[in-house]
Amino acid sequence: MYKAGLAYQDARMQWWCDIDKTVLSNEQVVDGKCWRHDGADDPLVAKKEIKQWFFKITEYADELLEATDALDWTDTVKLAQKNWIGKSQGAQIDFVVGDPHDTKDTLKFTPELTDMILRGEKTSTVRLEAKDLAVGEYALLQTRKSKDDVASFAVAEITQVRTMALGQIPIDLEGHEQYDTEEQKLADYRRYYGESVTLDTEFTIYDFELRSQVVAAFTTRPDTLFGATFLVVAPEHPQLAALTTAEQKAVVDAYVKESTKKSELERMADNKEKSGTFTGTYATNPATGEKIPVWTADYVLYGYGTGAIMAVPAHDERDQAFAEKFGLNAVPVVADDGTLVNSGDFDGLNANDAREKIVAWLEEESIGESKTTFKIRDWSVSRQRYWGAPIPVVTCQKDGIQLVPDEDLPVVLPELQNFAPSGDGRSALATATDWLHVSCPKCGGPAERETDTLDTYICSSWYFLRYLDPNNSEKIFDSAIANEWMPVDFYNGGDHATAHMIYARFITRFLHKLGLVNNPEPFKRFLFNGKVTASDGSAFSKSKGNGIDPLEIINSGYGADALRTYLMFAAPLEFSARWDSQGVPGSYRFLNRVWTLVQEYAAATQGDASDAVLRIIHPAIRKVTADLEDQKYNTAIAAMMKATNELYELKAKDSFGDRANWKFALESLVALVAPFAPHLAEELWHQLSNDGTVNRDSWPQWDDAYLVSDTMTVIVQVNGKLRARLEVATDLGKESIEELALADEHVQSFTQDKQVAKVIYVPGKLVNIVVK
RNA sequence: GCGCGGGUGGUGGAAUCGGUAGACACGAGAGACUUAAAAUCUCUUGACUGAAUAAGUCGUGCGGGUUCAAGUCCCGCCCCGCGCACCA
Repeated sequence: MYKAGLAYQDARMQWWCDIDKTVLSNEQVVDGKCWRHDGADDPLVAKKEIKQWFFKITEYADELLEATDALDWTDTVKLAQKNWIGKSQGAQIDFVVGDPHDTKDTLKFTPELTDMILRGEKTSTVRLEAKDLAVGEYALLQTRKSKDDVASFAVAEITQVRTMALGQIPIDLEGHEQYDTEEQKLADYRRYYGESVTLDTEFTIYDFELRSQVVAAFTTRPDTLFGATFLVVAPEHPQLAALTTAEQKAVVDAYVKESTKKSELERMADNKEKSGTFTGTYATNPATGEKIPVWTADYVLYGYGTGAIMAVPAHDERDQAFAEKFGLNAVPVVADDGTLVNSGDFDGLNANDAREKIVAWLEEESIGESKTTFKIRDWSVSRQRYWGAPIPVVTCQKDGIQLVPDEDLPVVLPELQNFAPSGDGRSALATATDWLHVSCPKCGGPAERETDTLDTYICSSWYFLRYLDPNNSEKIFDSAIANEWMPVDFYNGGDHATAHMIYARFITRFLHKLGLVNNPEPFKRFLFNGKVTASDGSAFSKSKGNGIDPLEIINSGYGADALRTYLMFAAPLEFSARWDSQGVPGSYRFLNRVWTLVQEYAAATQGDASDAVLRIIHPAIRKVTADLEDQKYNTAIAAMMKATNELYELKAKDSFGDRANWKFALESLVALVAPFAPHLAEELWHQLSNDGTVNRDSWPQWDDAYLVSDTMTVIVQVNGKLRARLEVATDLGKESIEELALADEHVQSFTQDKQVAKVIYVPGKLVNIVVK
């Protein structure tokens, strides 16, 4: 992952569990508490800024989303995944704060450098490629979070343009990265511009001064641009301080402090009541030229889009609530018929056309562009736990992050007496000093192992591949073996409609790109099964103490077979089932009856030949086989129960007379029961003098010949109401059946004195006589 | 708020295409066996009228509609569960 550029470290605000002393991912926070400590007495989690490892799942967001539709999964899970990925199409629009300037070109910076510029620590930039900029001209400054994620943040005036060989650029150039040696400087520049760079390569240095701020706002409704009457930036937005006037500074600082202190849960809880503060500055709506105030408010989330929005109170509920509360303007720009008004040249266009035209205009004017954003964030994979897969990385004081060389893999966790966190925010691994201190694989100097371990979701993202080749000591798994088995035909999960199921898809896709597996998707079919709840419908929980211990049921004499059979019989697999203490005794009774049949069969003696038993078992085989394929376990078991009841009735009559047919029937019944009651089935399978195991090659075949019978029941309706049943030969024709129906005594009591308007015959099912 | 499921006996739940509503099980009732109980076996069990295991009427959240026929299809409501949730 690291080599592919998909693993990186970053200091971010993270959920922190104070009990386990570890960070948590968003999805491990349940109702404001740690997923492992969600009892009534457990504390709420809070956010902490910690340097963490991340996997760049966002890079796969689009392809994961696009592949979702084709999955043979239930729609609810597919939808949950789509929501989680949360793709939105719209536009990113630059709003100039302060005086507008005609910009000639753009200069791009990494987020760290952007912060330095905003703080005034950096006022120059070094470029290999010459920009079309001269002294006195203006440049648009942009933050480049990734190749595709670029946002404007300021307009600067060029104050000086110089060219210089790399070797001549002073090492302490203002605000620039500090290098100890020329070699370090060269190495860094090569990393950025390529190996062809030497100390003689000419670079251009642009010195600049900030003139205006630019706030980039993301919107899905560029068609409403003319109705944008104010801007809102998130309290965490890095430009906020630079946007705030001296008079407003105290108020804004107080607001920021208050809202960042609020937990996310609290923010959500009072999400109806909007709060916010004016920054004191005004931006220009590029469409109308109007000055619009810039506010900060925590209803705008920093983590989504650009962390800033253009507010259109006339067409957005949240903006409307905010505008009403703080007395801000609203300008309607879309009429009830869906066409634009108050929108200059775009008046009269329908909103969809206007959307495209306005984005085209923005792009032409270089003040905005079409843009797609996702809700999914990069996956935080660091955990400050001892238990977990080690991260095979060492940090060298000189060379920084270095991968543990392949020959030293796997990294084995040290043996410890005490697994409690080290206390300095790191895991217990930090206390294993012998293990911790290693030499740098690159320079041999002092280095430390990574003390974070990986989120357990990492292991569950590929275990299904390793299970196919578990003893391979050379590599992760053998691709030939994996390709033979993968993808998993049927995956049944009880939770994790999003988390595990998205992570596993992501990692499998990554392994697919490396060429290790042919199929990019891990699970062909997936079913999200229901849970067993307490008898009052509430979830089992440790704190409530309302759980049922399966071992207690098993050991009380019912056994695992009866428990399993009950769980599968209680409700369809995807439903949640309320625990019913009478349920296991019920399925135990059924299994006992199967057992009794086999015992009584063994004790019985030869009698008359008859195929009656086959007419019971063959339909059952067909029904159970079909239901199992559809994961309809509850009705499959019902069919077995029904067949068992019928066999009871039959044996009372024929005393297991036809030995061969009864043997087939009982063997079949045992095989059908085996998936649910494997222990019982295995024992009975052997009692019926079979070798091997019932769990292999024993599945019975049904014979269509025993599904049909000589007679059938045809019901007779008069005006849609059931009036009689006819037991007729299966091959009897339409006319004869209709005749019989009309001749039926009871039917005639409803048809006499009336006129028969119509007779409808549904073959093999019913006759409906319509009378007037 | 948005999205997705769902509403059927005392209970969990059955019911390919619109075609016998309530399979199967639990619970309940009755009987057989037993000194007795448990276990087991057999029968009954949607509601109402009825002596009836004769027959009829009603009945799948509510109100309408389509159809020879609606749990199933259409329109309008009500309720419940789950997921997401200030995502611009």
